[in-house]
Amino acid sequence: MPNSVLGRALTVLTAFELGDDELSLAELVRRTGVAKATVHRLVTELAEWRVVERTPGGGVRLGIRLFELGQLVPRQLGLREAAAPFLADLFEATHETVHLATPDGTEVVYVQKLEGRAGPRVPSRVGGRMPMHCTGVGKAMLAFAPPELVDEVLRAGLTRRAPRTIIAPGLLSAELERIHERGVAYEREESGVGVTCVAAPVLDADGHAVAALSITGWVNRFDPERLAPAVRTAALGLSRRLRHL
Amino acid sequence: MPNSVLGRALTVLTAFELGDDELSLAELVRRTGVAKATVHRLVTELAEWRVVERTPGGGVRLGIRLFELGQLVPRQLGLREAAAPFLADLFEATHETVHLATPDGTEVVYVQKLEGRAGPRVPSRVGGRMPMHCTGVGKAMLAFAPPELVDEVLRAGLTRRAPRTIIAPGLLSAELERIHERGVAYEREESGVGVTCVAAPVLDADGHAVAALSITGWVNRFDPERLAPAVRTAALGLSRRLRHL
DNA sequence: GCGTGCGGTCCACTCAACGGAACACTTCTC
DNA sequence: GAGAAGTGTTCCGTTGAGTGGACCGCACGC
Repeated sequence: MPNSVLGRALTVLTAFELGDDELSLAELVRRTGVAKATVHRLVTELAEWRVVERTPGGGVRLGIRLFELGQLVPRQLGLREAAAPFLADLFEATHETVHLATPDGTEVVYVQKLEGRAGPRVPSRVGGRMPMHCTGVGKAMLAFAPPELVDEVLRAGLTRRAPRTIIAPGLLSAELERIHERGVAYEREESGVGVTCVAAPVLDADGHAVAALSITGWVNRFDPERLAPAVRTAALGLSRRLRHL
Repeated sequence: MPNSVLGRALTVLTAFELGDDELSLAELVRRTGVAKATVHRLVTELAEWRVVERTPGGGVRLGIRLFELGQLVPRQLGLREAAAPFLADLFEATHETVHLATPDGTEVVYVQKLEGRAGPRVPSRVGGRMPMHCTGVGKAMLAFAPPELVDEVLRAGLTRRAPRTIIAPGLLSAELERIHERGVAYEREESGVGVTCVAAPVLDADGHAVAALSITGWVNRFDPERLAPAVRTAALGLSRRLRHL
């Protein structure tokens, strides 16, 4: 569709989705709508840069170079380095699943995840996205974001992810107000059945959320209120650390 | 230098190095040798894809989209998912720094790292590279790699990284033979002073190394031989898991 | 055998990309 | 405060990199 080389190349790269180990050249042509000869040429050049790799069977997969480049992205690198000890402490203390996420548009992007053995299998994934309104980290950041972002989220539509997802704009606004007061966000089966979570925002010097961290567990074996102080303390510590670094 | 759009774009992207939070347009021009108008145009289009981001001050930094794409790379995703419980167990049992790495050419690329609080600060980094011959994971994989790769490593030259780095080809060959017999590689102050490590290879069905994991600690407070069985067991478990998945 | 899909290659046309030049702006320096 | 030197941004005439329809050889399967 795009008529620039770069656009076509990025269309090819973004054609890969979670679970696509490798794609055939023909499949890439089908997904992107780019001419076969063009895809072939692009893939050949991308392979020289190791941005993609060719498999013995003639398939194409994303290359290790892309992973290396992605790890240099400052938005996640600085955050992850600063957050590591705080996340480790939270995990050590609870052995429940711990998340670190950063906002991007009306969604959150997970930057780090420490998975508890006994906890529920949540659909989050490092490098994965979720809407803000149905996750603990998302609501925590939204409550400390400029009002324009809240409008944008409402305009984008509150899609239902689970039976108890908040889809009424009024309810979300009230919830955000409560979160802003307490400094802690709870999520009770809003993104998945049986899963609950407590999250706290990481704020920059202007008081805007640049990240959030959370602890997730089974709704019947896990009391989010009990862990709220721990999460909030870690988030405050991380906020301070980011400001002084 | 390259006369293709894609080449120029990738030259710009790979101009970013560790520690470069953001680069000015002029700095990118200087580093890449690409014409200013061209860099400007490329950056503008890359920013539309969120592969790079423009900072308020006019600078350019790598974008969150690049991180997301990198997390989809199958060479690290499948490995990391399968290895997670094994790494967690090793860390839980020892609280020393644990590494997971995969081979790429004559180097290793770190895929996962759990950092022990009390351990030495090692220069490794998720998404970072190290030569094979001076690291525990590297030697472990090299000992179970096709002989052509060993030749290639020797041809690339055994660069000294620390006073005790193995730089004699004969010594390295003997060491690799010993590692192949035992199934475990030791590294004693070969990559950094005061740092020691024990590593074991993760093998595919053909017996070739597809990854390696290691535990690292201070040379005077840490007995690698004592932890060798643990690392080897975890590596064998991971090998089996990868084969049956 | 023939049909179908695959990866790979060719090549004449054409328009996307190039980059020198000029611009507006800030920040120094003399 | 004129000038120099740096920055990011825009313009536009030229041109060769990129395009994609067509074709090849191959491996399947009915």
